[in-house]
Amino acid sequence: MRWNKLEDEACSVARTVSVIGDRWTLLILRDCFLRVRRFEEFQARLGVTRPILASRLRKLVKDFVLAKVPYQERPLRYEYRLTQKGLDLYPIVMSIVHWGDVHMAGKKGRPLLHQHVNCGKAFDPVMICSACGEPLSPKHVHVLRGPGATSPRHLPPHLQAAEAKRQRPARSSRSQR
Amino acid sequence: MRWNKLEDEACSVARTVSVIGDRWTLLILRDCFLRVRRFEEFQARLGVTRPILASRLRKLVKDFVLAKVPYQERPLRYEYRLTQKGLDLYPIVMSIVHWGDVHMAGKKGRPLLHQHVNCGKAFDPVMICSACGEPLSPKHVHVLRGPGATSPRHLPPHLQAAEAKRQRPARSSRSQR
DNA sequence: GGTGGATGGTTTCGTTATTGAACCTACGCT
DNA sequence: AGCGTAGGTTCAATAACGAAACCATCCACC
Repeated sequence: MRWNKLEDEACSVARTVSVIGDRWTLLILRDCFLRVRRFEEFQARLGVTRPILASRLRKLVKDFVLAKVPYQERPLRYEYRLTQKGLDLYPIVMSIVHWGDVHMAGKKGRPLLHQHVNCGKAFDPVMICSACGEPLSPKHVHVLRGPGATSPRHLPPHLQAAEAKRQRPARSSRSQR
Repeated sequence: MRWNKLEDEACSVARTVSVIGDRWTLLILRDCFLRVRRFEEFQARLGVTRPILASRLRKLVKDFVLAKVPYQERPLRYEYRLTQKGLDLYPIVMSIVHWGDVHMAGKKGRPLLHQHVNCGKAFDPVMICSACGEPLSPKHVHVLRGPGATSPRHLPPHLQAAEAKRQRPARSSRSQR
């Protein structure tokens, strides 16, 4: 399956991955949140080749994650800034950082620490339920069919039997494709 | 830069990306959290080619994200199950799903809904500060040098000047490597 | 005792994507 | 005129991927 097919899948992971599911893109975004904005700076920090960097930045701009805004004229120069859509990627980047801190840190400890300006303390990110505020664990989450579900192929296995029934309440219909 | 160099970087994002920073790996993990466990099932659901699937599963096992456990003998067959290290990826997967739900959902809405078993309600994941419990926003987080920091190249730009001073408090020392 | 099915892969070969190095453009400075 | 800076593009060589076929075990049946 090709990259461009991914974004058409009825799956939020697949659609997100079609935008950021590339190692260089993730590293570019890390640097964006560290306030890196210019082509040369990305290139020096990441060690990525220039053609790849150019193509990834182009794609992120096309997907409205970054915006090219001029920071000088004559010669006209642009910098890359996170849009709101891009800023909303913060939980993804933070949870990636945190997993790396916990599971991949060397014996010297984590490379960076995060301090919450509001409370002044060093912290870890914690993911909670928006309804009750409890921390989330995979065992305590049920997955249900949403309004945007289409092909049963993307439903979780435990929902596929139910879906099969939905498709043929009267079995004469040709709607099962 | 090659894949295998990535995990040596003093950056938690780079190290995490060296494990999961591949589009197929992320989709495999999505399915793992939906309780998919067998080769054929991954292959049918993902539409990935068999060699790629085999190589990604092998790598996830090597990195202790998945474990191969036998579910029958004669013929001996294994299934792939998330380890604790793998289960800890849940916040990453959930934040990816949520970003897709918010920014990439079609006009029909999100494909899947999540229900929190503890409280019974449909919910969104929210990332908060472990110290004060407030939701996190990139603007309210300061990044500080951690004990595992090494090359200044990976420090955020605003820390590099400070780092340069650290390296030569008395400029006769040879400690600037 | 040969045939077929299920599961979990590997081989092979042609097409893309990535890498590394060099090159290009527009401007400003001296 | 010549050099430096910023932000790219072009090109040839190499690596990764995709599609299809093939292989290995075991079982069940005829």
